[in-house]
This record gives sequence, structure tokens and C-alpha cells, in this order.
Amino acid sequence: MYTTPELREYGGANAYLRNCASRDVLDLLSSKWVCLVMGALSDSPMRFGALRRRLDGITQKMLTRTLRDLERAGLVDRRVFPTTPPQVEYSLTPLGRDLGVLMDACRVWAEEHMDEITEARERYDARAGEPVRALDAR
Amino acid sequence: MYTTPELREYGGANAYLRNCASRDVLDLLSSKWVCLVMGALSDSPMRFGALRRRLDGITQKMLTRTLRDLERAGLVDRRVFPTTPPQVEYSLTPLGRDLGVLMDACRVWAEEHMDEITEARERYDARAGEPVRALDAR
DNA sequence: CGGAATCCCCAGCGATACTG
DNA sequence: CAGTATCGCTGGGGATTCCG
Repeated sequence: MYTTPELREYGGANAYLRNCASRDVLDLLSSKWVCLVMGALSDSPMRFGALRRRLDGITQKMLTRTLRDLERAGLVDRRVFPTTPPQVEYSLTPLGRDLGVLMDACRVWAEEHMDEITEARERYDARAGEPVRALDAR
Repeated sequence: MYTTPELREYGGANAYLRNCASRDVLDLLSSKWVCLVMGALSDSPMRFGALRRRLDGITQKMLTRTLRDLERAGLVDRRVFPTTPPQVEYSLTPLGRDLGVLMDACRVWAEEHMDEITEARERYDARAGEPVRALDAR
């Protein structure tokens, strides 16, 4: 049996258990574009087209889906201005701003350490064909 | 043109550009099991079997893959003890410990806010069939 | 402009069986 | 115990087309 550290649970929440609702939240946070969308909206509200241009490589479909998922989760607010042509502005809810800080920290971490990681991967791949010197010497 | 905020870049890194190496890092961070694996290893080094039992629902294949990806990126250290039966212990590298703090914060955030998000989703789904009252009234 | 709808593919992931 | 190897799927995600 595992002695789950009670200190780190919140009202029965435990992401290490498969059917805990926090797993769904983690799945959302780890979907492909969430980090960048939340980070972009952390700066200021943005319209759909501006977001699409800022997130280089995203498709309209994925941007729409990501924004819907975030809106459904209560993290993003969607406001439609009935102009012609229509304007749709996305912004973070209070809950979303809280998460945005975290997500943006992840982006920053990725940017700060990308070179270290790239080099580590090259070293790892270079060692691929090497003979095993000793079983416990890695 | 977009005036990219230079303040938030590190040596030309910009995760909003599609072929920036930090995108690869973000992809790793957002892979399905990375957050939980890093969080578990943040507590203490763990053997393969212990990790598998702790991460409810993970398969051997995915745990192996996730650990390999993290090891390759220089975030996880793998030590093999040539006993019979063999023992393999995984731990975080210094770089990995740095990331572990962030990943665990994401897990905690998910646990803390899972109820809010579940309720927001139910409200959103309940509104699904409702008529549109006014175009700008959302 | 901001989508929705459709088609399609492949890689992420699961399930199972086998091994040193 | 800690893995590989193989098969198979499904759904995440891309590309394209159409619409109010």
C-alpha cells in the first residue's frame, strides 16, 4: 500500500489516481496549445485573428477548439461585438489569470533552458551506439 | 507586424515562433505523463515499479517512454544496480529538480481548482441549447 | 472576420506477449 | 524486476472548403 501524502491533497483531490477530476484538468493543461494561448492572453485581451497570427503554426480549427475548451472550463471569456465584420475578443477570467501565471512560467522555463536540453539530447543520441562499460556506471 | 516583447526573450528564444527549439521543450512538458512523473520524482528517487504503482493508470510502455524522453532531455537520471533481480532507480537531475517545482505546481493547481472547473463545464454544457439573447450580452 | 464542417492521416497510446 | 517487441486503434490534429 501507498501512504499518500495527505498534506498535498485538497478535499480528496489526488491527480495520481486515475479517476480523480484533477486528471481532466491536467489533460487540458497539457493539450498542445493551451500554454501559449494562456500566455498570450496573459498580456492583454486579443481578437481571434491576432491570436492566430501570434501563435505561429496554429490552425484556425485548433485555435477555435483550444479557446472553446478554455472557455468551457471557465478560464477564458469570449465577447462578441456585433459589428460588420464581427469582432470577437478573448480575455482571461480571474481563474484564468491565475493559471496564466503558471502557464507563462512554463513557457519561460522552456525558453530559458532550450539550449541545455538540446545539447543533452545530442549527447544522449551520440552515446547511443556505445558499448556498455559497466552495468552500474551510468 | 508584431512588436514581439524583447524583454521576455532569452537569447533569441521565442516559443511563439514555430521552429524555435523551445517549442520542442513545450511539447515535452505537455506530453501526457510528464507532469505526474516529474512530480513523483520531486519527492524522492523511485524505482520503476514504484513509479508504475504510484501513477495509477499508466502502462509500462508509456512509463518507459516518458522516462526515456526525460532522461534524454537531461531531466532524469537513471541508475541501474546489477542485482538479481535488477533494480533501476530514477531521480531528477539538478535541471530536472528545477522543472519539477513547476510541474508539481501545475498538479497542485489542477487539484485545487478541479471543482471550479467541473462546475464551469457543467454550466457551459447546460447553456448549450439556450437561445441567443443578445449578440454582445455574453 | 471568425468561425463551422468535412476529410483524412498518423503518432500517441493501450493491450498483450515475450525476455534477460 | 524492468524492461523490449508487436499489433491495433482512436482521436488529436492538419489541410481544405464553405458560410453568416
